Amino acid sequence: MAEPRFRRYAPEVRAGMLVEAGMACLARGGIGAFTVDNICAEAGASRGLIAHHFGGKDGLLVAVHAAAYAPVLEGWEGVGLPGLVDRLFAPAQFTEPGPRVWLALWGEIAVNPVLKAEHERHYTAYRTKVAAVVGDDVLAGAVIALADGLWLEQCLAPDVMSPDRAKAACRMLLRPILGDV
Amino acid sequence: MAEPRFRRYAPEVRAGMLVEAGMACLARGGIGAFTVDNICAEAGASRGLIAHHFGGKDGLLVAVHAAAYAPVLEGWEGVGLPGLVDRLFAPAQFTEPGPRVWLALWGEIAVNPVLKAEHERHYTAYRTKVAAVVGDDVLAGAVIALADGLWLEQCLAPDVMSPDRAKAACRMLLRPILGDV
DNA sequence: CCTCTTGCTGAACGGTTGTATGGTAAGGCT
DNA sequence: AGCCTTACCATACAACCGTTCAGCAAGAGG
Repeated sequence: MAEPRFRRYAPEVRAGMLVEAGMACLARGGIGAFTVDNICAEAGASRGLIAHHFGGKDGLLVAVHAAAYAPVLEGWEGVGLPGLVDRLFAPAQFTEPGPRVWLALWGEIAVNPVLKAEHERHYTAYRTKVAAVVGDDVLAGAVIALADGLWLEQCLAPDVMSPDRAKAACRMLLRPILGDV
Repeated sequence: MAEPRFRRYAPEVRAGMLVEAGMACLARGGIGAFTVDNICAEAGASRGLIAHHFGGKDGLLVAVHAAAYAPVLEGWEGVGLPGLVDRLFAPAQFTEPGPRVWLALWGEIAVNPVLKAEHERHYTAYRTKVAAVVGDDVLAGAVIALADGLWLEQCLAPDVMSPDRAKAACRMLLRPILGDV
């Protein structure tokens, strides 16, 4: 047989493939589509692999959460007040499937203790980065809340809220306090 | 037997009991806990009742969504700019289990077509009410986004964001545009 | 070409899911 | 008190869930 039945990958490569497949399922069908069957079919692997690499489905979910947070935390070097809004709504996190994945994750974070602890850790780091730009911690919380809420509206009613309108709305509220951002 | 094995209720009464039980399950364990078994146990009824009254689990979910929206849409008579923030963060919608239920619902709305259509209908009505107060539709979208984002933070990191801090953050951003609200 | 490590498969398992359905009894009405 | 409507129960069912595990085979090293 010239064609091998399956390929072997380095563990971290295969783990990455499973994480990506998990995000795709999450974006397509929410947490209800985040099943071992779906994910392994999406990744083109057999059902045992998730347990093998992540110990179980919950382990993969934590890894997916971390992967979803990565683009949110990256690329803050050199960002000042001008450029803040562009950074908040950077394509990497504001275009699909990013927001869809977050929508599904939020519903689980509130309910899954492990995920919740992991989230608070990342969120604090995120908030620190934003606070460094706007100069105030409470204001940073408000800015993040505004951005998240605009993500939300875009997901739930895309006809009403586009990325451009979201940026405009964000600037409308922030300009009186922060100037041109 | 003096004690009857079960009680009979008027259909709309029993439907209300099931909706309430569904919201409790949603708040406690997210969409993963929204199962026929859980809900009927919570309501003290047998497993067949949901199909009997709502045609199926999806029917109940739509009813729960409508019930969750009710307190958001009520009580806007006579609300002007002063009082807007108090109305946005009224206890009926900002204290548990309200936000927890919404967190779970948001993840499904994006994915369930029936729920999505229903949501857009209610959301438009909500936005209209807010726009009537703030006088501008785009601004209304931004205000709702801000309020939703603050709900979110309070659910995900309650230690960091309390109802009072949420109100303060909201006023901080709105005062320069709307005055004292 | 052989060997050895190990990434991976795939079937089997017990438990849970939502729905369908035939039978039961609650409680209003006469 | 008896009847009759119908709200309700409780089981059965097939589909699907996540985990386990014994063994296969891919492919690097020799």
